[in-house]
Amino acid sequence: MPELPEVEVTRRGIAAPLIGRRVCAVVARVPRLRYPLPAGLAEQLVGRRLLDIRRRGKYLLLDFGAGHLLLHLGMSGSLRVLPQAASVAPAQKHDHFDLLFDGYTLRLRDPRRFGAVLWLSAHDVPSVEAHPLLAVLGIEPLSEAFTAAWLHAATRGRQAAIKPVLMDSHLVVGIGNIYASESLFRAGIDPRTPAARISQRRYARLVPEIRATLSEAIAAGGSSLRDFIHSDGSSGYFQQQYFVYGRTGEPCRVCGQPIRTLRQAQRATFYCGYCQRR
DNA sequence: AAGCCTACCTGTTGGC
DNA sequence: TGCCAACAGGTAGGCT
Repeated sequence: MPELPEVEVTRRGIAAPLIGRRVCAVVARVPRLRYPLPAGLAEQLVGRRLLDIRRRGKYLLLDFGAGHLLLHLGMSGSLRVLPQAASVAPAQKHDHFDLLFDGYTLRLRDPRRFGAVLWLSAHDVPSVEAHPLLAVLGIEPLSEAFTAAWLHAATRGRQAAIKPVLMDSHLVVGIGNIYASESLFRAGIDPRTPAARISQRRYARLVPEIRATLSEAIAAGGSSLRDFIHSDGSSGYFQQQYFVYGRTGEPCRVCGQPIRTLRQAQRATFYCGYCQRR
């Protein structure tokens, strides 16, 4: 589920109905996710108006003026907006956290509980970006600053394979296991190639493919934005047609050779041995 | 300092 | 059908 496109689609989906509304209650049903849930959150939030929702990497930042509520979806998290009436119904098993607004409820579900809910008080943290979790984040891949020249320079000295390097959020944010494999396929680069050995010319092919892969996924999710307001379980995630991800043994959509799998940094990598070269 | 490993959790899948 | 191991889209933190 949540790589950068899913988080961005989530941001847009919940922003439309919620921005400008005031919080009327906070419900936490578990003591912690990745981190302990903030204490005294209701005192901070009730009566405050949601001013804006921004995204940094895979983090969502809900701006309440007095501070930001930071949300991360981990590996299995999802957010939905329920009509207020539906929120009165009992929460499902993994619905851990609700933010009740006038008229709507924002509900966080996260079976594996790798997600995060943190309160970044404007008093303690004058600049959100200065928060330790955000300060270490790398470049935004959809920003203009993310260029072949930048990536080439940033990967000098990185002997590790390009695929796990692309997934390093301290370098570039938002590229998870799916879109790392997909982008490298589209750029024709073998995922095992040491990052430092890739020429700027080849990065000039990779960077636009990363952008296109992420942008197309956001566009695909955009068509399901309405699903974020729903009382049933259907969240706004979407089925995509992948070139290589999850297609071990199936024919490459370009050359017909079987897609191969390998493990890099304990994660599955999918690639075509013919279309992708070192 | 890069790069590897582990840990945090629960649900699903595939083999026997 | 049941049992068990392996695996799942993230990432901080600890170690070498």
